[in-house]
Amino acid sequence: MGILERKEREKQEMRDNIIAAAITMFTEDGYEKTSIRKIAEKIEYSPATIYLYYKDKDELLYDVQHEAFDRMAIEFRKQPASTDPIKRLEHIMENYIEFGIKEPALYDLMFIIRSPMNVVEEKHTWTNGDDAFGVLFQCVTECIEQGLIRYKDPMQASLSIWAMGHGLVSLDIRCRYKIFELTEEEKATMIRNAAHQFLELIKT
Amino acid sequence: MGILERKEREKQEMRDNIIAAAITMFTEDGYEKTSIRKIAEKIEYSPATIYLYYKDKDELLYDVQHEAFDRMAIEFRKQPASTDPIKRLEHIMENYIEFGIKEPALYDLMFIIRSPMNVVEEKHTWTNGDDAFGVLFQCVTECIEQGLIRYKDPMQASLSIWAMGHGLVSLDIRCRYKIFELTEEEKATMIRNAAHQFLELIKT
DNA sequence: TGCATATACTGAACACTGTTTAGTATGTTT
DNA sequence: AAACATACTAAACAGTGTTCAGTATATGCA
Repeated sequence: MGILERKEREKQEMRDNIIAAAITMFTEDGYEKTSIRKIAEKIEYSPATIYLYYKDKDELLYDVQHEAFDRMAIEFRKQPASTDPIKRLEHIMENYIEFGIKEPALYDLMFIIRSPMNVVEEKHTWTNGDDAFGVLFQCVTECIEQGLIRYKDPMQASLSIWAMGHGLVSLDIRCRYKIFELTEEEKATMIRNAAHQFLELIKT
Repeated sequence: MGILERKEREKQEMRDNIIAAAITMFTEDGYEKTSIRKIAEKIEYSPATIYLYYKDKDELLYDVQHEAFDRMAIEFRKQPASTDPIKRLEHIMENYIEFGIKEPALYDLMFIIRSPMNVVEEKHTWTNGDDAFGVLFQCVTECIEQGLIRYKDPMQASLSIWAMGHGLVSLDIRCRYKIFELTEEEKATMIRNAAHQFLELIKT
């Protein structure tokens, strides 16, 4: 029955085709400004075809987010994992911040944009980004066990660390630092320093 | 020349009329889902009329943001200002978090939504929220002067405190805590605790 | 092989969106 | 009363997400 498998494969190829076009255009022009019609034009199909593979634009966003998380994971793996949990925590923070600064459009899609709730409701759980938080949580847990940071509750600590990273990056992406007149590079340095300083302060 | 003043007053009344309708509908249905046509219908004018008072939807958003900042300021003033800067800092953080939890739609408009850049470029500076940050900065400066917190640079400290507050609130508003299955109240408590704990950790 | 059926795709439409423009009343000035 | 300015709107333009009837091709069966 290789014919069914081929069809399934072709279906997935088409989906990948759509995702590839979508993620490029989403990152270049943003989610709102990228229309289904433009995506369709790029992959040289009619707009209606996309609706044979995705029931709406939100469901497509969900898959694009998944792809974005994969790309972030690739970026993260470039740094070798240390055995020292505090070093690992520093790497996680640095990587996260660096990803946000280098890929603001992807970061936006993953963490700032209104999440595709209807899809999430359907799939019941929102796995996108679950793993990433799991890695942080694991690392923080080890830090606490070894008494390396001043937090006691690993959940509160992980959450706070994530919130600090996200706060610094997302305020920049959404241009809330406009008040201080800084160049892009100065802003990036400021963010990196603030993140680094935060980790210094929570160390025992 | 009272007639010109009356016209100017009427013009402002119309603007206020539009802002009032817009802020209600933005907070109820969100910015994207609120169309100029619907706002026009609510104030019982034609859609084109709105364009006599605002050159585009972004310019309207800018004024609505201003109104939202005013409402936040009112909320903040309910708490009496303490002479102890550390107490004041705690109040600022609590108020900020509380505002985000109680008025997520307003918070979204002010801090998460893509800011109306074209308008900002025109007015050259983005005054919305400038005062608010100024208050925080002043307070943090006093804390540092009196050696009450472990930060040295008031700018870095203010920024970090703001980022922590914003990170905690905005991740919640954009449903990124979906991974942990918590009730709204449990999430709110978690956020409040994390913010409080952060301030404890930066105290000397 | 020929025919019925399932699959993949599309053109055209629907109901919306932000925005512009030409035209019409109304109010003000001379 | 005539000339002008102001306030407003109907209608249109170009775009959006989405649906649906119809077509053309590929598949399964006789």
